[in-house]
Amino acid sequence: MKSFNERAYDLLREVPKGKVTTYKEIANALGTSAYRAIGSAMKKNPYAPSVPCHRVVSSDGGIGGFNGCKEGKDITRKINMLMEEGIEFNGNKIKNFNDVIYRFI
DNA sequence: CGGTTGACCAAGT
DNA sequence: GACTTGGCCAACC
Repeated sequence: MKSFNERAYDLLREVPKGKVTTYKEIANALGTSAYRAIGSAMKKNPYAPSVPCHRVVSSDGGIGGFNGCKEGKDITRKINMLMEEGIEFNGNKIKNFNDVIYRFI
């Protein structure tokens, strides 16, 4: 039986490049509502490059947290990475959020 | 087992 | 648009 966070990582690996998901969607896909626990799991994220934690955003299309995966505390880095994947940003929020969101089919 | 914390969410002010 | 409040659930002490 995998831990809650490992299941979150597993789902996150499913997210294709150029797509993003929300903490809420992940929690919902796991059959729970622990949005916050997802964030905590991402923060721990031992599978750093394998699990694209930068592809997880807030339900508002905003960036949410992201400390830069133990690098710096600059959300612009996360935005920059997502832009490289083809995601359009409008300031600190995703422009075409509804087109890049991935709902764990 | 109770209390605190958290990369959250939704609604109200 | 920014801040506050209440609520949700898992992890940690």
